[in-house]
Order: sequence, then C-alpha cells, then structure tokens
Amino acid sequence: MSLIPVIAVVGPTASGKTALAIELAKALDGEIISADSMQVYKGMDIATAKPTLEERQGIPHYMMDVVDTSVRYSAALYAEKASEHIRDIHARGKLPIVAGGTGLYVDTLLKPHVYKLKEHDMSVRTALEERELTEGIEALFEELNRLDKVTADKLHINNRGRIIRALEVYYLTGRPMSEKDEDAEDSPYRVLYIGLDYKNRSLLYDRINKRVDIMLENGLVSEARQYKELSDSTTAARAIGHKELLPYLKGEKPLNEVIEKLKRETRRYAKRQLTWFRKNDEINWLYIDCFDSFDDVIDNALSLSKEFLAEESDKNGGD
RNA sequence: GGGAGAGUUCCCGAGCGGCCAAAGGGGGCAGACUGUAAAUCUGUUGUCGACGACUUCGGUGGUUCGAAUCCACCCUCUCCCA
Repeated sequence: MSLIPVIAVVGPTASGKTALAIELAKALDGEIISADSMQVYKGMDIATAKPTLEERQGIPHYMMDVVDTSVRYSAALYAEKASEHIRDIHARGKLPIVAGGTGLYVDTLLKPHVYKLKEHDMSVRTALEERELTEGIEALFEELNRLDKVTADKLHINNRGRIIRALEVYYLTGRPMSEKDEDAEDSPYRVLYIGLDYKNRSLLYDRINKRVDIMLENGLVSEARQYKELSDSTTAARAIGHKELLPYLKGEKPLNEVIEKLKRETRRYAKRQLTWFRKNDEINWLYIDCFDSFDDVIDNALSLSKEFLAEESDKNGGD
C-alpha cells in the first residue's frame, strides 16, 4: 500500500502559513486542512485569523468552523475528522495540505499512532478531578508514581492536568501511559514538513504586534463583546484575542493596557509554538527574513514540494 | 521659599551594617507536552577562563574589619505648606 503524500505547513502565529498554504494549493492542485485548535470553532473569525473567502481564492478549507463554541473539542476528535478529509482529498486526486500552528493537532493527525485510546468515558476523569479536590494532588501524584513511575518521573507535581490524565489512561486501559503500543500502526502518510520562521525573532514579534493592530481595526473589540459571556470552562474561551480584552469590556482596565497584554500573550504563544515545532527534525525551515520577498519563500517551498512529489511518483512508478 | 519623602539589577518592587549578585512579581530566554494544547507546566535571567574572581543598589567623599543599608554634600523626582 502506498503512502498518501501530505504537505504540512507549520510555524508560529503570524508567520504566513495561511498565505503559503494557499499558494501551494493553487500551484499543486491541493486542498487545505487547518490544524488549528481554535479555528475549528464557528465564529471568532477575527481573533483566530481565519482567511476570508476572498483570501481562500476558491481553495477548499477543512476543519474550520466545524463545531459551536460551546463544545469542548479535542485533539483526538480533530485527528479523526481531519484524517477522513486527507483520505478523501487524496482519493479525489488532489493534494492534501495541512496548515496550522497547533503542534499537538499536527502531530496527532500526522503521527496517528500517538493516540490509540478510543474510549470516551469521561466518568473516570470526573472522578479523578473530584478526588483531587478531596485528597489533594499529592495523593494522586503518589498514586501515579506507584502505577506508572515512568510517566510520573516526567511530570512535575504542579502539572495537575497531566497527572490526572495519566491516571485516567491507566484506569481506562489498565496499562500505563508510558507503555509502548506494540500494535501501533505506521503512519499512512508521507509528509513534507515546511516550517516558517524568522531568523531574527524581533521581526516576528513586529509582525505579531502589527497583526493585532489590524485585528483591532477589523473590529476585534466588538467581536470580543459578542463572546463576553462564553463560559470559562469552554476551550473556545481560551482563545487569545478575546479573553485579554475582557478587563476592558468590563470597564476594569484601559484599552491600551489590555492591547499590550494581548500582544504580549500572542508573542508568548508564538514562542511556545516554536518550542514545539523545533523538536521535530523533519521540518524544512524557511526563514522568511533570509529571503528577498515572500514570493521567494513561496518559490522555495514550491520547489521543495515538487521535489517531494516527484520522489513519490518515482516510487510508485518503480514498483 | 519652608516641610516630608523617594532614587535598587531589563521593568515593578523588597531589603535598611556582615548570612546580598541582592526576596517576590513582571518581562526576556530556554525547555516539557500522549483527548484542556491560543491551554497547562518547568528551568533560567550582572560579567567572566566561573565550586573562584570581578563590577553593581542616583553621584562624590567619609565612618567601619565590613555598607544597598550609617554620615556629609551634590544631582534628580514626588508630595505637603507658601
């Protein structure tokens, strides 16, 4: 069985992933699958920087606007749905292009063996969360240490979410999370990773600051006002862009202060994204400030892609 | 003009004779990441040939074995009375 070729455009926020993905799709007869934990939600268009229909230039985009903001989406649900799209796009003879900045989603999708767990029983989690309240996280941490020392050693006691998840996995499967899946399947994809970044970090930060200003011009404040009542417990409420404006909307802080905070949080997010992607040594990094123009970046990405696709057809032709 | 107070490391802000390269927070940098991931968590943050040395706490000069901490003068700032 031959592998499905996939191009993945990754990188920090505001690095131009969307634009590059669209250009690649146009040139290579591709369709785009967003890999973004916030673009899956309907609405919040400005904050999540969804490309407009004009910007999409007729290229189909998937995994955007798939659920309501009240839903708690997850990486696993994402991967399940997105992989269907990949298969479908490929079956129609088109090139699937994954583009997005949520590292976990990218990996979950393109390295499917990461998630084997199919159970969806939330009662175990709920029980563990209750136990944390009564017994304290220390007790749960010790318990994890007994049941799955390998995972416990890797976790810090302050990381309560992960301690609970590790226990949840153990109780759901009867096996420690750290145990390797023997029957893990190989990835059905052959992936070309293209990473966008700047050699000079402050240039990226400048772009981020400017993009926030543009979002504000486009009405970010009134968009945030619409989602003011969104419950804190939802994932969508954690999107950068609205929650930072909240103190202003409540009249607690001046607008300029809250905007600075928003820019800073976006910069920090970009840094975390880079930390995630940097550990993936399959990524072909294109440093935007090392090119004369973004068109040159596109050209470079295009030739990488063509090379990649040629290899694929050689292989198919060969056997 | 008179009175009260303040100037600390990138920022805010503790310290008020030795245990101070200086708490804490912010920011920066680095890292982790297996169904919250735009989240969560960790480490680090004066300089250097670095288990030691060197330069820092507005400036200059003193007191002292020893000062960011005490004294004198100077500079800057805030506040109160005029």
